[in-house]
Formats: sequence, structure tokens, C-alpha cells
Amino acid sequence: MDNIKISKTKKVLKGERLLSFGDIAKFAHKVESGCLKSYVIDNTGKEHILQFAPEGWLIGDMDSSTNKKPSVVFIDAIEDSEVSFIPTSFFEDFHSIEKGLLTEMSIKLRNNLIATNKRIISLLSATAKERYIEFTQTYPTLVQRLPLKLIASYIGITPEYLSDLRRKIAKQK
Amino acid sequence: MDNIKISKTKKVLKGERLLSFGDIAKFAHKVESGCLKSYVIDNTGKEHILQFAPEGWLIGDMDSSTNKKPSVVFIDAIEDSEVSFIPTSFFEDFHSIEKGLLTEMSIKLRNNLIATNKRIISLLSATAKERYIEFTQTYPTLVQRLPLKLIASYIGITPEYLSDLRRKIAKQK
DNA sequence: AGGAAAAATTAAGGTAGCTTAAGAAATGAG
DNA sequence: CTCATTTCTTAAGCTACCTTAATTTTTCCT
Repeated sequence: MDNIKISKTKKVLKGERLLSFGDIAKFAHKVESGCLKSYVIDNTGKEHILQFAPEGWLIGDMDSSTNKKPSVVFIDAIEDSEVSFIPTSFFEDFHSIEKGLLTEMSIKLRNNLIATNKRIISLLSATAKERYIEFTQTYPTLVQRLPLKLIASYIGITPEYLSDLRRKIAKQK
Repeated sequence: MDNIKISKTKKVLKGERLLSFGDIAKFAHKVESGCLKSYVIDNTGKEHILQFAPEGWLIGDMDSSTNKKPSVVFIDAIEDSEVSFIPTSFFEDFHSIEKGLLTEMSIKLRNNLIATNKRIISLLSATAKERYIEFTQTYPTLVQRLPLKLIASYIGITPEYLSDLRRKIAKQK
């Protein structure tokens, strides 16, 4: 959260892991520079990206940190990054949080929920092509910055099929 | 929210609509009895269910009510229900909300976000069969109560294909 | 600059899940 | 109880998207 100054920032290199499957998340992270991703790995070994976190974004596993459960997600740096570590104990008990901060948190939770719901709508009701176009419109800066295979993973298709789609989209112009 | 007593409850009949595409949501709803659904309709005219709200649940379109946008979702009663109407003005400005209620809301937002994230994981990384089994385990009472075609819509498949899956699941026992 | 690694493309063949359509079963209204 | 409506099932043919694998292009490292 913007108000939390208690955490030091740390440099992490591309490829470094901040949370692993099975861990109980002790920190959330605010990205100061660079970019992180959170993702799951399915039965067949394939990676599915839940979130990208470029500068200014928060990332973590709320289920693990809130409920002290082993995490089902991984969090890795996908660029060299500077990241602050926010102890999850900090917002464990909402009752003990000062009102201003709680308000700020609620707004973030609400916005996050709205965004997450949009993604569900998209996954349920749009084709792969539509989801790709939507992604490029919603996150134009990420499109320029991230490998296509990560974008494919985020929108729920294979890199090969995304490549096909891009060719078709380019052709029809 | 549990604390909000200001809203009267109203009976709504199966099939009645509480929110339509294009409306700006003026109310959220707490279901006292019965069941509601929220859903979108895609380009091809197909319905995709975002949420079921049986007794005790809240339902609404947060994006529309927060941002005063025309809604992209519909909310209908799927059983005869008793529903309370919570004016969205009530939680429009988080700063003006009393601390206890804000805490309660934050916890609900957080839990909702955790659940919503699980659904994204499921949509990205599980097969239709796995999603169906997951649904029956997560919402056993809804499975007994709802038409299968609504469950199919929620997990993102057609009723015909769900029927196939159920036959295969039954056979392999 | 040069070689290795990562990312992207292309193409052929495959499958999960969809479409259409028709019939059977269950539910509901009068 | 009966007719109408909704739900569920079955099956055949189809398509969006996947798998595998090979090639090209780009990026990265020293």
C-alpha cells in the first residue's frame, strides 16, 4: 500500500523466485521497478499466468497469506526488479488497521475485484482472438515489453496458437 | 452487509430481472431466500453465468455501481426469492463509512477476491471435467438445486457436453 | 562479433468441446 | 390427469485450439 513505508526494497534478478508452490506466503510485494508474474503449473506441467505486476503494482497470494495455507502459486521476477516486501501480518487482522489505511485497502480490493471479474467474463465469453485484442488494448505497454509466450499464457492459449492468430490479424488489414 | 438494516426486503418471482444490460446499478442485493444469478450474454447470444446467489449471499454489479457505468450484466431470480435492496450510494465513498462496517466489508471483499481468483485458476488450468467435479464439491447444495444447464453455463461449457461428461463419469464407476 | 539460448513462426495432424437436431424425461399449470 | 414447457440426453459432424516438431529470428552473454 502506498502508506506502508516499513518495508525495505530489495533487488531481484530476472528469474528469481519470491514464492513457491507449497510455501506459506509471509510477504506481499510492491514492485518499484521491473516486473513480476504469479502463475500456477497444471497437472500436465503447463504454466498459467494469473497476474503481471509491473512498477507500482502489488502482487502476492492472498489465499495463502490470509488463511495460512500452502500456496498453489509461484511468483517470479520476469525482469530485473526492485521489490518491497510487505509482511502479510500487517493486514492479517483488519480490525487492528488504522482507518485511513483500511479505506485505501478497501478501494484497492474493490478495484482488483472489478478487474478480476472482467477477466472471468472474458474467459467465459470471448474467443482467443478477442481476448488477445482486448489484452493489447488494456495493457499496451506490457505488450511491448513482455514475450508473447507470457501473454499467451495469460490469455489462456498456447504460444503457437497466438502466433497463428497474430498472422491472421496482420493479414486481414 | 449483515449490519445494514435500512433496506426492505421484497419478493421476486422466478424469472424476474433486477438488473439489465445498460442499466446503471442503483442497488446491490442480499438474498434472504431463493436464488439469483448474474450473467452476461455474448456476441452469439449465449449466456454465461458469473455468480449464483442463494440465501445469505450478496449480488450486484460492482463495476457499474462504483463507476456509474452502464452494466454489462443481467441479474435474474432463478427461484422465487426474497431479496433486500441495498442502495449502492451506501458504499460509494469508503471514506464516509464507519470503521466497523468498513472492516466487515473489507473482509468480504478479500474473501470474494480469493474465491474469484480460484475460479480464474480453474478456468485457465483445468479441463471441463475437472471443473465440473470441482463445482460439485464446492457447491454440493447448488448441484441438487439448479438445472444442469445453469451449472454448465457457470463452468463454461454447453449443456450437451456436460451431459456427455456426466455419462462418462457415471460409467467409469 | 560470434555462439548459445530464448522466443517466435510455421505446418501437419489430433482432440476437447461445440453445433445442430431430434427424442425422452421431468416439471409445471390448469 | 393432461397438455405444454423446460430440461436432459444422445449422436453425428464440425471447429477452435492443441501437440509435436522443425525452422527462423531475436536476444543475450563474453
